[in-house]
Amino acid sequence: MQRVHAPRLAREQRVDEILQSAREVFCEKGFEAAAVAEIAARMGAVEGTVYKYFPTKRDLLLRVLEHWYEEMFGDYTRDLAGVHAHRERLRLLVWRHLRSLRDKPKLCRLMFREVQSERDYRGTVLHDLNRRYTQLLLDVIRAGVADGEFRGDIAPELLRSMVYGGIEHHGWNYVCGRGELDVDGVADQIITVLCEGITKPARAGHTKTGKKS
Amino acid sequence: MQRVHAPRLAREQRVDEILQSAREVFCEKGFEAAAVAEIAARMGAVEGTVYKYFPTKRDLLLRVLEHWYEEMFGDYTRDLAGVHAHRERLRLLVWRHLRSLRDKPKLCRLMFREVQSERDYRGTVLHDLNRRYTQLLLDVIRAGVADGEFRGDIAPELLRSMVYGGIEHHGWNYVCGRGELDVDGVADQIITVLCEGITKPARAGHTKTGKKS
Amino acid sequence: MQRVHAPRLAREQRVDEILQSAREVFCEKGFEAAAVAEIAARMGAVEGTVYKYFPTKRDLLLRVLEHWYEEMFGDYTRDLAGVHAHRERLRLLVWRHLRSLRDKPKLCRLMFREVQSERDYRGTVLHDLNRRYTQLLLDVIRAGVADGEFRGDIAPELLRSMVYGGIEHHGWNYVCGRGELDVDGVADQIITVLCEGITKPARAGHTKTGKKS
Amino acid sequence: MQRVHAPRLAREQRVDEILQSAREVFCEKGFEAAAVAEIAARMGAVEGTVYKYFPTKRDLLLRVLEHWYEEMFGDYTRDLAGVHAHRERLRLLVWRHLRSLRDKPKLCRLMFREVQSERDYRGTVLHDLNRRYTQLLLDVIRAGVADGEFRGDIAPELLRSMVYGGIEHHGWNYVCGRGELDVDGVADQIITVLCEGITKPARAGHTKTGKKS
DNA sequence: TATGAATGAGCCTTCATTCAT
DNA sequence: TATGAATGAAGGCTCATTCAT
Repeated sequence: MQRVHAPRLAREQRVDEILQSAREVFCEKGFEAAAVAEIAARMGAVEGTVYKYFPTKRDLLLRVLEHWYEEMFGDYTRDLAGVHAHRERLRLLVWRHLRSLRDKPKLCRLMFREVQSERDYRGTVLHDLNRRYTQLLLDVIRAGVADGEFRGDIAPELLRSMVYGGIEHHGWNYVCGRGELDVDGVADQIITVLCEGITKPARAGHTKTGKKS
Repeated sequence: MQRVHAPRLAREQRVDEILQSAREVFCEKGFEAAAVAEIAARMGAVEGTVYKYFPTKRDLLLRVLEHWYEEMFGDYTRDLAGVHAHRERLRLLVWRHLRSLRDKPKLCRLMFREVQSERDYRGTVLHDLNRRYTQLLLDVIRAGVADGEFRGDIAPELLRSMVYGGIEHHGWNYVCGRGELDVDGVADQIITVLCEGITKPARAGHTKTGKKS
Repeated sequence: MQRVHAPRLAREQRVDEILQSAREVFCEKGFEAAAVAEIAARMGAVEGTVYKYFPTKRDLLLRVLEHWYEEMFGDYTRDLAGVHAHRERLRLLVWRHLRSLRDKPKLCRLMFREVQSERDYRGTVLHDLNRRYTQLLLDVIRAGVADGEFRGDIAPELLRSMVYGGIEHHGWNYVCGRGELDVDGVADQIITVLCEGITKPARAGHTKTGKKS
Repeated sequence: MQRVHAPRLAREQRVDEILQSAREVFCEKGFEAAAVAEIAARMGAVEGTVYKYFPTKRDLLLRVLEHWYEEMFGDYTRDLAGVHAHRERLRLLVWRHLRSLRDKPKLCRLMFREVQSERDYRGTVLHDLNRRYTQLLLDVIRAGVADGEFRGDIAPELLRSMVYGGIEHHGWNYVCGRGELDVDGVADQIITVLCEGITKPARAGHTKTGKKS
C-alpha cells in the first residue's frame, strides 16, 4: 500500500473540495441560510474540517467568490486583446458579463446580496478583484474618449453603473428562475443604447446635428 | 405584579410608531440582523405589542416598504402631468428616483437585498406597487416611441433596467455612506446617455464613419 | 327605546355565551392550544370580557365541563327510576355513557386528557360531579350485590373502572374521527361480559340456563 | 471565550442519558410543561446537545416511550411461552400490565395523555409497538375462542379495551400518587370478571330468583 | 489532520392576564 | 360593563464556533 506523502497537495485538494461544496450550498440557500454543517456534509466531512481551512463562514463565502472571479478572469485580457474597435471591445465586456450572469446567476446574486452590500466589503481581496474587473470597462471607455470616439462629458463610472447595474437588474428575472436570457440580443441592445441613445436620428438628409442648418 | 402599561394609542397611531421604528432598525441592521425586540424597545414597547399589529417580522418588513412606496407615489403622477416633452418626463423620473435614493438609501437597499430577491416577493402588494412604480418609466418610453421620438427597436424593459439598475448601482457608494450624490448632475448625464448615446456626434459635414476618408 | 334593566339576566346570558364558545374552542383545539382571544372572538367579544366572568382560562375549562355534566345529569335519575332489574339498570348506565361519548366525544376527551390527570382536579366541583356520576354505577352494583344477584367478591370500584375505562378506551377510535360507534351493540356486549363473563358455559345438561330445571 | 465542554460520550451513551433525563422530566411535568432546557440541565448539558440527537421535543417524547416499550417487550413472549391455559395466559398479560402501571405509572400517563390522543400518532413506530403489544391479548382471546373455551360473540377488541382501559382507569388513583396497587389481587378480580362475569352462579338447587321462595 | 460532540447565545413567536379608558 | 391595547415571561429551535480525542 503506497502512502503518498504529499500534504501540500492534499491540502489544496481539500480546500478545493470545500470551496466547491460551499459554492453549491451558498448558491442554493444564500449565505445566512447555508449551514456550515451542510457544506461539510456535502463533501463527506464534518464542520471541524471546514474550520481547519477557513476561519469563519463569512471568510469561506469571500473565498468562494474570489475563486469564481479568478476563474472568470483567465481569458478576459486575452479575449480583449483580439478586438480593437472601442465599440466592439465594449460589446465584448457586456457580452461576457451577460454570459456570466446566465451561467452562474446564483453566484452573481450572492455577490450582490451578501457581499457588496456589507460594510466589511471594502478592502477585501474580493473587492479588489471586483474593482479590477469593472476597471476593464472603465479603461475601454477612457480609451474611447481619448481617441475622440466617445464623448468625454459623461463620468465613466456612471456608464459602468449603467452597464453592470443594468445587466444585473435585467437579469433578475432570469436569476429567479424565470425566462430565458438572450445574451447576444441583449448585448446588442445595450451597446446600441449606450453608443447611440434612444433618440431617433432625424430622417432623410438630416443628420442629427443637421437641424442647426 | 403591577404591570406598567405604555400609553394607549389609537390603533393607527401605534401602527405608525411601529412602522417608523421598524424602518429605522431594518435600515440600520438589515432584515436578518434586526431583532423585533429592538424594534419594540426603540418605541418604548415590548415585543408582544409589535406582534399585536403585525403577524410576522417579515410581514412587518413588507409593510414598512409599502408604506414608503405610498409616501413616494403621492405626487408622482401630479408632477408628471406638468411635463410634456418625452425627454423631460424621462428626466423627471430619473431625477425623482435619484432623489429617493439620496433621501432613503437604506430603504432602497432593503428593497433590493431583502425583498426583491426572495421567492415570496411575487404576488405581494409590494411587488405590485413596485410594478406600478417602474411602469411609469415604461409608459413614458412607449409614448416616446409611439410619437416617433424614440427608436422602437430597444426593449423598454431593458431601458428600465438600465435606468433603475444603473441608478442603484451608482448609488451604492452613497448608500454605503461614502460620497455625495449630485442628483441633478447625475440625472442629466443619465438622460444624455440614454437619449444620445456616448458616441460623439460627427461634426458638420462628417458622417460618423467619415473620419476614414 | 326600551332600556331593559335586567343585569342579572344579561349576566347569565353572557356567561352562557362564553361557556358555549369556550366549549367549541376547547373541543376543537384542546385546552393548551385554545386561545382565550379566540374564545372571545367567536362570540364577538374580546379577551377582557371573558375575564370579567371567569378568573382564569383553566377555571373556564372546569366550568364548561361542569355545565356539560349538569346537562347530562338532568334525566339520569329519572331514567333510572323507570328500570328495576339490576342488569337492566347497569345496561342503562352503560348505554347512556356510550351515547355521551358518541354525542360529545371531544368533551369526553377534554375531561380525560385535560382535567382528570391534573393534580388540581381533586376537590373540584367537577370532581365531585364526576364522583356523583360514577357513583350511580357503584350504587347499582352494590344493590345487585345486596340482593344477591351479583357476586360480592369483586370491588365495585374495579368494575366501575372496567366499564368507564373500557368505554373510553374503546371509544378512542371514534373520538379520533374514525369509525362508527354502535351504541346498542357495544352496550349489549359490555353487559354480557360483565354479567356472564367470556367463559363458555359448560354444555351437556349443564347450561347456565339449565339451572331453571 | 473559553468554553467548558461536558465530557464527550459515545453517541449511544449520550442518547441514553438524554432519554433517561427526558423520561424523568416528561413524567414529572407532562409534555407541554417540560422544558427542553430542563431535560438538558438535568444531565449537565445544554439544549443544543439535546437537539443534536433529537430533531424535536415531540420526537424525543416518542423515542422515550418507544424505549420503554422495548424494555417491556423483552420477556413477554418468553413468559407467555411458559403458560398454556388460556385463562392463565390472560392473567399473565393482565398481571404484567398492572405491574407496568405500578412501576411506571407516569409513563402510562404520558402514553395516554400526550400521545395516543394526538393526530400524529397513527403510523408512528410507537403506534406500531403499541399495536403489537395489545395484539398479544387479542391473540390469546382468539385462541381461546378457537378452542371453544371462550365465547365467540364478543368482539376481542372490546375485551381488550375493557382490560387495558379498565386497568388504566383503575390505576388512575395510583398514578396520581395515592393509594397502593395490589397487582395480584386486582389481576385476579379482573380475570374473574372477564371469565365468569359478576352474575352469581346459581347454587345447586337454587335458581337465581329462587331466593324469593 | 480529522473528527464530531458540545456549546450557548439569540431570536421569533405565543398568549394568559392586566388595566386604563 | 365592555373594551382591547399592552404586557412580559417563556420556550422551541438553530447554528457558528470550539476543542477534546
